[in-house]
Amino acid sequence: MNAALELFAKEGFKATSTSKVAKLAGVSEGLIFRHFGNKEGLLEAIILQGEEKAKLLFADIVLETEPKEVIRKTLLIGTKMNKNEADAHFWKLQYKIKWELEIYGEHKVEPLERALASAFEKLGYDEPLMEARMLMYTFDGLSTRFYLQKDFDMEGPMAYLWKKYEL
Amino acid sequence: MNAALELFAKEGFKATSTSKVAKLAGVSEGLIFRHFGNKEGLLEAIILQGEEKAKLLFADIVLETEPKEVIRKTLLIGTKMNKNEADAHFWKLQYKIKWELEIYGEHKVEPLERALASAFEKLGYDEPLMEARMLMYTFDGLSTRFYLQKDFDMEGPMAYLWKKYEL
DNA sequence: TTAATTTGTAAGTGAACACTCACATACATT
DNA sequence: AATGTATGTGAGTGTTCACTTACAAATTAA
Repeated sequence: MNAALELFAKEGFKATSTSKVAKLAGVSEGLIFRHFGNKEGLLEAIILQGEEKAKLLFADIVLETEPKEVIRKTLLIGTKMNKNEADAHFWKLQYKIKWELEIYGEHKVEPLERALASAFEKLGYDEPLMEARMLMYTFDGLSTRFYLQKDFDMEGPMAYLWKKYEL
Repeated sequence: MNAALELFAKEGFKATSTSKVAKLAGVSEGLIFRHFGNKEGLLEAIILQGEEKAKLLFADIVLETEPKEVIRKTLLIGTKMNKNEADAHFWKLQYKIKWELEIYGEHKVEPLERALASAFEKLGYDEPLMEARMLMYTFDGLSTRFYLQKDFDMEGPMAYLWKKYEL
């Protein structure tokens, strides 16, 4: 699964052959099919395993009541997502896979959206839900650049947002 | 090229076989290789043809001097990008291809970035370049949702931005 | 009219693909 | 020790892939 994650994130799902995955993992190709049934089963297992990571990522944000702390923690997700190489691979794969499978997992980010909206409401924003969504769109755009643009500076925009929301 | 554009945008570059492209186009598969050399040549031809469209899209924004009009026109790019089906296919492909080829064509959007930065400067923003970039990140995030999320409402966020920048 | 060039096709090519299967080894249970 | 089961392998399978080639028709140039 680690080998597949790495290759899927680097080369893409369709472009990665099962033989390459097996080779990198140091096992026989047949083992993949014994464990996961088929190539898509392997992908699903990776995504499933990762959804737990996503929940963990949002968990303490959703429970937070202090509005500015909600926004602070949301902005810090970016650093959390790339603490180690495996995590970075996983989250890059998440962004990449969206386009390959043509789905946007809205339900996954809904709890975060609600937490942010509530935070903005407490802070007296006119349209808290829309402000929450805009922040998330911006975050998505930023992440795209981060994963695709070499040497992209994440700290500049982050500091700007920090100032904008007076954190 | 139209057939390839449609299939690449729908299924992805790697996932689309040359035989499928030929079939949809109503020509023999060999013709693709006579004209474009190989499959990547076909992709390059499409992208090249499309870069002209991109230039055209930014052309009158870059020339605009009235700051608010620059922002207005930038926000209206979204509508321009999806006026007809062929254009929508093309721009969706642009977003999709970024992830498949792992490149972000920074140079393509640089003129727009400068135009926006200059506009925000005239409007007295503290950090005009950063504000320009943030708008572009947001635009990217919005576009991703638009192309991947069914029935995504683009008008709500657009109206919100319109109000935010007092257009 | 003829010769050259461009534009097109049908039937291949070997390589790579996802996946199967017969068989081997490791381990747990009785 | 015997048996059942989970775990693993290597050599296949048919199919699909990007791409080639020999040849034909259409277009252009002389």
